[in-house]
Amino acid sequence: MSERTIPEATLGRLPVYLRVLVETAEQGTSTISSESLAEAAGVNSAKVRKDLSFLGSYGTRGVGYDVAYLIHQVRRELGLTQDWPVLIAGVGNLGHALANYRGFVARGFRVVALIDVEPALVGERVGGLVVRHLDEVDEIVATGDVAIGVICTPAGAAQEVADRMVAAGIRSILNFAPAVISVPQTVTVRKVDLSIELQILAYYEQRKAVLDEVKDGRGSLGLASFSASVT
Amino acid sequence: MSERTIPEATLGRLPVYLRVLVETAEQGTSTISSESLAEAAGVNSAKVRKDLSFLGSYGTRGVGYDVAYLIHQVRRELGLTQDWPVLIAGVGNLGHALANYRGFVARGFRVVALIDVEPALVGERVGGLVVRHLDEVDEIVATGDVAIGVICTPAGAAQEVADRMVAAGIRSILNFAPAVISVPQTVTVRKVDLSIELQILAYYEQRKAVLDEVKDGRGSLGLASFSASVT
DNA sequence: CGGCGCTTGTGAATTCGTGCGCTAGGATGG
DNA sequence: CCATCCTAGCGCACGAATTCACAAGCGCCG
Repeated sequence: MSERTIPEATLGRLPVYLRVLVETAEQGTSTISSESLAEAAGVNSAKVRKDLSFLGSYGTRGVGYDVAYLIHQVRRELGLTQDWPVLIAGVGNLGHALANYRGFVARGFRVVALIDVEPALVGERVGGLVVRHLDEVDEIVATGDVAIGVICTPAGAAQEVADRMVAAGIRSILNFAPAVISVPQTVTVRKVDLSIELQILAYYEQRKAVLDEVKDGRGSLGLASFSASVT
Repeated sequence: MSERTIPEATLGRLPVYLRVLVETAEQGTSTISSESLAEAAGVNSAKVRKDLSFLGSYGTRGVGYDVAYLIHQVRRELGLTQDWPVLIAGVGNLGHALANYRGFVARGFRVVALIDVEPALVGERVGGLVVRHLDEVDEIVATGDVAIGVICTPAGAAQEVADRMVAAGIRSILNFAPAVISVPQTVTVRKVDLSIELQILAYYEQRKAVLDEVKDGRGSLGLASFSASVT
């Protein structure tokens, strides 16, 4: 019963290991070394071993890890041995896509309700569910014992929706809206901003362009200022 | 011309600052302190100052930062002063949503092509664009001078699509497929896995449940083993 | 024109994350 | 039953990121 706290960085990798492990199991392989797991997950093998050591000592020296057992341990640690009912607020482009996303179901997250405020949407059928109004959030959370809410609304509505969710008893929020939301300390929030990653890519892309120019001998002034500032 | 390299951690926050700054500008405020910016971005003010110091010394002591000027500097550094044509591969749930996502356009990313291999989809009109076949990727990249590709395919197809993109000349990839893809060193890849964040939430949620039990005095055995392992 | 208050920018200390390199120890074969 | 091989687990050192605390500097007011 290793109940110590798992580092944030490790937490972000466990789901990746889990996916690799499940794929490995499906291929009929019953044992995997940290080396193979590392390669499939795109990380360093020392990192894999350190990460897995937070779960306990589940490997066998000279052999590796038992795939099925490790899957169980990772699932247990991540809390994926149970099904999590999930509520999605905001049935726009993204909410629509998430409601139909099979990756959630495959990992034990069951979308049990969709809510919105748009009259044209409320009552519509999306991904096997009827869209309900935001005002029903209390009832939905209470009757469905929903702990996790996903916000896919426009930025302007995010805080309001978060407040309503918290009031209804939601304890974890995944926020896709490009806005910082504030909630009581007891509520966990995680944010995914689809455009942030693109902006980071743009940074590196621009940087490559500058480097290419330098390499091609174009813009000698650029070269001078570049090497000067690098120093 | 601060051409030194910006830390990864800072890069992830610059887009957030940028969004806050733009909102601030829209409200007519022309100056902002690191303290206010920090609060709006949900971080520590020292972090804001250190992050911004990587761009140069654009603040005024005793006053703060000029909002408009700072917006320009952040945009310049991130490479957002130009438009980036983007190619989306995989027009399923997610690809569909991204093709219509206004947040991309608002930040200078223009979706110029959608590709898929599904005959039923090729030729269809999605978000103002006609879906084209994967085989046309070379032509699309060449004629549109597209540097950034987004992968929204199922996991199984991700590597193949990535290979085709790279062969066609794509230099940056944003991968939404739940799979690790490998590309030449010259290509930058960033990954967004929608279900990873949910899995992390589940971890914290489960942890809260355990803590609640302990607090309620339920499961004294749990309490014992918990405190033992915490020590 | 000098002092005061405010806020930036940054050295320094600390924490957190990474990765090397080695050792401990189980499995396997003779 | 012993020797050998293989790989997990871990100590340690290094580097990155965070945070504190303060000096430097700007503007404003008297």
